[in-house]
Amino acid sequence: MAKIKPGKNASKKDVITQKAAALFKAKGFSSASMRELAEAVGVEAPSLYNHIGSKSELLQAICFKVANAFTIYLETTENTAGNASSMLENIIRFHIRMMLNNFDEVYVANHEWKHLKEPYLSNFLVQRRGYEKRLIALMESGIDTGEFKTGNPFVAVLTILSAVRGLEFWQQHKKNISSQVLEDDMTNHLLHGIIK
Amino acid sequence: MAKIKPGKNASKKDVITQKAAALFKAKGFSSASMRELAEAVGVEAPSLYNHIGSKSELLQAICFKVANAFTIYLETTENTAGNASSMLENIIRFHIRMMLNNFDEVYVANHEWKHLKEPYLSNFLVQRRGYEKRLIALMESGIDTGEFKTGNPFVAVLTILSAVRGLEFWQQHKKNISSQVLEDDMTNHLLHGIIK
DNA sequence: TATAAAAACTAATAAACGTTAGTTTTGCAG
DNA sequence: CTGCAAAACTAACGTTTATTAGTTTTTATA
Repeated sequence: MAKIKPGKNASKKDVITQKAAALFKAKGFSSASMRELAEAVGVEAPSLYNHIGSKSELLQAICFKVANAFTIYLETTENTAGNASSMLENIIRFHIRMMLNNFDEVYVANHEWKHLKEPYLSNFLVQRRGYEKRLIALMESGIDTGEFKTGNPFVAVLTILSAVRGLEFWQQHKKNISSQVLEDDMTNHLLHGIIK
Repeated sequence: MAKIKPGKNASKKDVITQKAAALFKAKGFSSASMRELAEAVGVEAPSLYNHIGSKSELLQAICFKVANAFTIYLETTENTAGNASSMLENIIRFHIRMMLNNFDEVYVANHEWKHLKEPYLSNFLVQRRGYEKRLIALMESGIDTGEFKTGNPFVAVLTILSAVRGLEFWQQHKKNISSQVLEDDMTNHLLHGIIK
């Protein structure tokens, strides 16, 4: 019978992982079955195990791919010159673009991480907590230099991260707003507020 | 054997629903089993069915209780005098307090609604979409009166709703920040921005 | 074209699931 | 104390699940 399409650059494992992200997003990790995933890939369920180790392994791959992308960008940003305002703006815009360009995987990392098994669950949470702490430090430095208003830096980080995460509700309105308008409006709202 | 504690004002069905909200939040609707719920209630699984109709029915009760609370508050706000700014602030603060005071149920309504069965799923989405539209109308009226900056009103609503939703990440930091500080800081950030 | 590895297939297993049936126990009204 | 309804129990059902075993087909190499 026909094999899974080898693709140009993507291995069969990559194809499966990508289809898994779409399926986990649509139905949730627990509700998504390997039989459904196999159907999406165009194969019988047991054939998947020629390429992957387990269902959990797929979730791990998705979650850490996303987490690592954010961590690497933050490290890069920290190592480049610039004031806190521009760094924060860059990070906000990166979050927005990640959300728009890697929607399935980011959604799954945001919503289904709790189904990770140990020790991956703990590792994921540690990495996430570290990311938050570095963002909080950035907020604090901006407050110290007088760029940002005083206030609890944790609340500010929470507000920004959560607002960007909410872009997942936006996909059904894609036709009405361009990505650029969305990115600009949301960044502006978070940095400068809505009231004149 | 001992019956479920009748409670003062809560029926046994209410007790089960409340425990279900906590369990669905912790493990997700699909991963949570009726046997686990029964254990949390202090009973064997089949005994639950003397009080409830099905697992799905529990999710329906939780989701629509939350949706109705938000809808009713919005209607009340719309029917009271006030400019768009104060109305928006009231709504933001109500969202924040709902998140803090009814965390389990709000979390479940936000995360597990996709496991509702028809026709409840469609009804829930229609109600949610209607709520969004009324908030967008409020934003537009504020832009018209010059209270709010120009910009896409949908993006503004999205930003605000999502930021407030993110309070679910806050519970692990409860000790460090008071509810009032959190509510004030977040409301202020969303209305006036973070940059001086 | 022959051969070996890769990857598909069918069949099956053990576990967990929501739920039903049937029975026993509990708690209250008379 | 008796009797009845409410609510607990045990046992079991039919499904669905992820995964393994064993076999056949496909693909690539030589």
